[in-house]
Amino acid sequence: MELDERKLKILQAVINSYITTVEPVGSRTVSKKYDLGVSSATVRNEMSDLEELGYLIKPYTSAGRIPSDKAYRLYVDCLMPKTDISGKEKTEIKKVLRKEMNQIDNIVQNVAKILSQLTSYTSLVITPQIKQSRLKHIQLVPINESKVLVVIVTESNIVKNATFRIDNELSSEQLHKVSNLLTEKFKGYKISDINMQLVQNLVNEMYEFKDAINIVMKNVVPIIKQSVEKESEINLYSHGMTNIFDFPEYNDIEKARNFLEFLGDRDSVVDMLLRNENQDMVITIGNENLYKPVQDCSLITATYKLNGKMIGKIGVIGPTRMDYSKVISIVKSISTNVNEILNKYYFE
Amino acid sequence: MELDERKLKILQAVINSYITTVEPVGSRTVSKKYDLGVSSATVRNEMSDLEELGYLIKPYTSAGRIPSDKAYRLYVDCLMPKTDISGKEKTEIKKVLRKEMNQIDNIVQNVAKILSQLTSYTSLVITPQIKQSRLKHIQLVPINESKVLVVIVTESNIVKNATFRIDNELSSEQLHKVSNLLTEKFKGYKISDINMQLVQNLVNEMYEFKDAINIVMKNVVPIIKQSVEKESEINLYSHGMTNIFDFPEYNDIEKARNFLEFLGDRDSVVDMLLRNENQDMVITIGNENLYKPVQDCSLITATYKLNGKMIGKIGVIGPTRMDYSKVISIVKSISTNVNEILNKYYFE
DNA sequence: ATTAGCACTCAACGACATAGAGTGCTAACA
DNA sequence: TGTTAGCACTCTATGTCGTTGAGTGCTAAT
Repeated sequence: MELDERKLKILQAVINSYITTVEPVGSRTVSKKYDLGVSSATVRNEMSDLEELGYLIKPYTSAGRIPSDKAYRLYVDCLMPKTDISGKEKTEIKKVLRKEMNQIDNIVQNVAKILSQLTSYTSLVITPQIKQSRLKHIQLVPINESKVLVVIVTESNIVKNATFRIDNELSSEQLHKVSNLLTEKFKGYKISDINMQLVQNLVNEMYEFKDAINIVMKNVVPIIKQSVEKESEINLYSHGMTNIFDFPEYNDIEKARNFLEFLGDRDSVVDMLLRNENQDMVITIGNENLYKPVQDCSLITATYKLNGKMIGKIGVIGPTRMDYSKVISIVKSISTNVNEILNKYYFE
Repeated sequence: MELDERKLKILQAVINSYITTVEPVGSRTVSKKYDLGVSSATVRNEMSDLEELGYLIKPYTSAGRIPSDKAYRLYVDCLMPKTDISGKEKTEIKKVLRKEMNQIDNIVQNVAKILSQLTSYTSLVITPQIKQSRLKHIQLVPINESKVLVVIVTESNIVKNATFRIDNELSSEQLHKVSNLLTEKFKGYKISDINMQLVQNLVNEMYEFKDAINIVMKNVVPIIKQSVEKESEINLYSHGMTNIFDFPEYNDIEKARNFLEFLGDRDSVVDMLLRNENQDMVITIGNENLYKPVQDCSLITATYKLNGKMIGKIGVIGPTRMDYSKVISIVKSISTNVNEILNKYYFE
């Protein structure tokens, strides 16, 4: 048994209907509302076939049918109309992305917000992973007699800071010189490549500031690695979590709870977003997702890049019967805009 | 009609019972389980009086009674047993607060986590408001030919950074000197006090670096004010949002939704936490709260301080029938610990 | 003043009937 | 041979009704 033209049309009709009404679709509805020129009985036979083929599911014997994950996959890959977002939405996106862009976290927060507003689903955005970045600048700033602030700037201009304690006070001048030295020596190194052997080699090359260097080295290097290596340095922003309450599927309090609890588990969500790290756009439907609590959801993610390198992800998660066409076009548009803004902002 | 000894005892019994069972309490339960030496009929009469006085509420005619907000207020102010948290919890708190404390946001995140874990309610924590702080150090760091990073350190050692563009490249040395000058001039000023008049006066005092100063002044000052003045600079961390699903009161999906939607509204939550800004510990019961969606909740907040000045708030929000005694002791203990850690960490 | 007794109230629960949407099958039809 | 009308059947959702039981409020006795 094959998927002929008519079966596809019927499947499409069922999906369209279900996406909008969220009610199981019966044969009568299909034959009436979507003019296929055949009676409900014929549609009934075809739908029976489609069920056998795994594209449709009966919630119970005498209900209509709903699309399976397999159906959505086919829909997304082949059937779905490719829509473009409206001009109004486009300007809205541009407007939001143009303000208050002093820090990457600001951009990301705004992106999360507009993403959930435009899609009406839940948005998820993660900020750059610094781990893979190369160092560009290290600056030490005195805070008081015994505390020093380290500011780390990476090649993609991500800024991190952390503090450490020292025993002997160092002057602002000394710190400045040490900063220059550190910058000079570490510039271009991947943070993940820095280790104590490398540090030792570098220390040996520096005679001039022996004292200061030793003090600093003992402290700065572990700080840099620590502040940068742990996964928790990836910030996760989410918006519109409570949007799920709008969807009849989540009238079941247990389902809503599972969904929200999953989203509260930062590490899992970050991990989920970083699967297929390097693909520009990933659509994960239902049980294609590895995380059980969201196997009745679909996830649409896109990367954003700086200088051609993936530095973060934006995503939308919602029920499997989401409006794929709309969501995909929005995610695409926003990620494109973010890319533009970031690259313009950081390299101009 | 007055609140005599016996009425108080009965009220206390009702509250105790309701806090643990979350079921309306009948006269029989009170007379049996809490030995008052009177029959259920007597208790019944007293409870009727308590209802008239506004301390008890009947959900419907033939149910038991539940405490009103007024009752909880009395309970918290007078009746409640003052418990202390267990040694196990104390060490747990100390343990959590001792790790990864490089940045204030780390502390705050961990505090939110342990707060919700120990109370089993939802925790809310806000990080320092920088607006009121005085400047201690300003450092400019070159990022590339046309971009400069400003790092601002306040007297309470809060660090902020932002970037701005310049037209003419400035060397690392120039920036260093300008940094020193800016630090020297602005040190001790409240950020909210900085205005263009003040800036002009300061510029006039500096001859040496006219060019650099002008470039920088035009940019740095607005950046400082902007990056610091907007409310959104207050970070809000929350943990255990989905804990409310554990409480029978929130089996109603609409109630759960309202609660969660309110918590998703950052600005409102921050505003709520900052009411009674200067009181060390605030207990807001039910409709004492100005925000409608949480008028069936109670909020317990405490400040944390640096150098004697309030810099942030920690709080727990849960149903009005929460275990006040326990929650208050936990909030107290954690805020005390945070204060210790912060002051030790930043001033030692 | 307290209490036993009793009629009354009302939510919660389960049993049962009904409606309605949809299916699958059969037989007739083009 | 594919299509369709017709019909019996299935199953959820909805509504009704009676029962149960916890709890109240009142009255009369202690």
